Amino acid sequence: MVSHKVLEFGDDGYKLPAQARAPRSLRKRRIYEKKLCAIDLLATVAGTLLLEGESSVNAGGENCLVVQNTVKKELQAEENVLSGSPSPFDNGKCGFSSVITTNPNHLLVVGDKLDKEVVEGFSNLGCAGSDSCKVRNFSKDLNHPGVNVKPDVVASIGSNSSTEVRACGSGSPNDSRDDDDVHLFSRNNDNDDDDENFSGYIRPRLTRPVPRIGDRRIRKILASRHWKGGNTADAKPWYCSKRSYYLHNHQRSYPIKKRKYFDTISDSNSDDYRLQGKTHKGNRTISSMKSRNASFVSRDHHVRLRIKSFRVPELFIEIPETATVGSLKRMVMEAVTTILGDGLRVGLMVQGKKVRDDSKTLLQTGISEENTHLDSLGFSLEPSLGTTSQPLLSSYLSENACDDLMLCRDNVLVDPNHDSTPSPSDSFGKLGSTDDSRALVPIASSALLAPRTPNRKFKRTEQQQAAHRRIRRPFSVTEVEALVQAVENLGTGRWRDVKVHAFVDAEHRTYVDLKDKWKTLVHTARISPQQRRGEPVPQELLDRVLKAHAYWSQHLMHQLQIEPPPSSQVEALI
DNA sequence: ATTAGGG
DNA sequence: CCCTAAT
Repeated sequence: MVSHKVLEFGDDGYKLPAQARAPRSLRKRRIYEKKLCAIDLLATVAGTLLLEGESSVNAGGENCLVVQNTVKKELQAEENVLSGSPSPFDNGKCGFSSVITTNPNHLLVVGDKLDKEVVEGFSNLGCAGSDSCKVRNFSKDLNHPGVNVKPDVVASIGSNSSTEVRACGSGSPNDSRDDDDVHLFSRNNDNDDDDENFSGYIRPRLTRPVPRIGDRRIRKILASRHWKGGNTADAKPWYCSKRSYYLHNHQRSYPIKKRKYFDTISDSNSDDYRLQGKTHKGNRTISSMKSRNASFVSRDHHVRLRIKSFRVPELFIEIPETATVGSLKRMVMEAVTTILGDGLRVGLMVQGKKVRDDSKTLLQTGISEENTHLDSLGFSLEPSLGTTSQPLLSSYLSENACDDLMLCRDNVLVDPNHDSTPSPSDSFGKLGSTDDSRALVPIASSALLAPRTPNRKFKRTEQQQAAHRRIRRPFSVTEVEALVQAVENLGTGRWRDVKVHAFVDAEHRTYVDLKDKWKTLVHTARISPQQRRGEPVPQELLDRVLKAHAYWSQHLMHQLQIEPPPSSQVEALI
């Protein structure tokens, strides 16, 4: 029997949520498990992604995807101080940085740790020595099917519409960032809400060599094939059409089987995330990439975000020991491609929790200028399911969000084909069927300038709590009526049904809300009217609450055996 | 994803 | 409303 190796690609030190962890038995089963440092597959795949459907994009603009996996040391320190929260992704030991843009003229890929391979790449690009490489040297050769790399660049698109790609240097004390900066300057007018295009310039600021590359390492480099000619030494405009902010579900170009991938964030029941050998159970969306270190600063109600990286957190591969390195590489490639094959969507995590409600405003989600602790803000690239493409960044299409936060216009922009205030659902449908929509992950901002309150504990501050909390929406009498009616008929243990039957259109009322409301209703009904607050609920309704509650409490046991009670019973009882 | 219950 | 544990 051929032994297999199960390779696990992930972040050292990252502990999976208990739920998401593989059962001990399974882990034990692995014949051979090796943990590798972060992979920079993403860059490669992203490049592939961008290739696909490229023709449909450049009509009015160009997309860019920023991918970076680098954790700048100083930022790490800051973040640690900031929240004290465990930052499982911040092991700082590995990672890569990359900046990808479909704009063929400009800077593409950046790695922060370079190895021999990369250095050679530099040389091939005309950089005799790493120490003498200039950004524009790379840019100039972007038309070559080679790799373009420059150390540690941070691309940022701030809400102030200035976009920059910054070379961060090697981190050595002698590195002067300013000297290495390459800036993308957006011409976007902050006050121009109707500006359709996100435009900017890329302008290498440095005229002196980039800092030492030293012994940085990067295991892989993104090889992009679609870079055309261009010289970024000179400022050139680039445009990101608003309409291109969506990733269309494109055709798969790799005939590989779909397999289950591990989601270190939310996939709680995956006990089979190998690439081989077993069928997957469930095909839920799996977060394949996790962004790290999204941080932000704000001013004037603008939220400035910087996504420092998208990362493939973990990837499990089982492969025979006799397999070739090449086959392993292909397998990894397949894995990543598969993840991305069905299109991407962006996942958002705030305070370690996924934010699924796209209708929430940033403020409600806790992404506000008030909240300066967004170190736990995370973006992830997730495969969208099936043929239904999910709009990226759909939350930004929420009318409220766009009204309230300039970020929408500055950074994300609204689909120009849309009317002023498109409804989320509206956008959904259209975007899902629009072929020329492409993805763009606009990111980032300048430095971490936000004031920091000492928040050493993982626990959120009240401010954060408040920001994260949904807005309070007292139940109207009408709603109470509907709720009471539904509970009378369905009982008290079927809140999902209650929701479906009586609150289908009340998007903001979750079944948990209904359950909670019933709880308070029962309480309200029991206390004296003087103690009640808020809009008074008709006593008649409260009486019905009490009766229904009593009934269903009494029949709770039977509920398990007997099916939904004849509504007549309840009616009679009432 | 739902349910139940405490905060 | 939020958060969690348990389904």
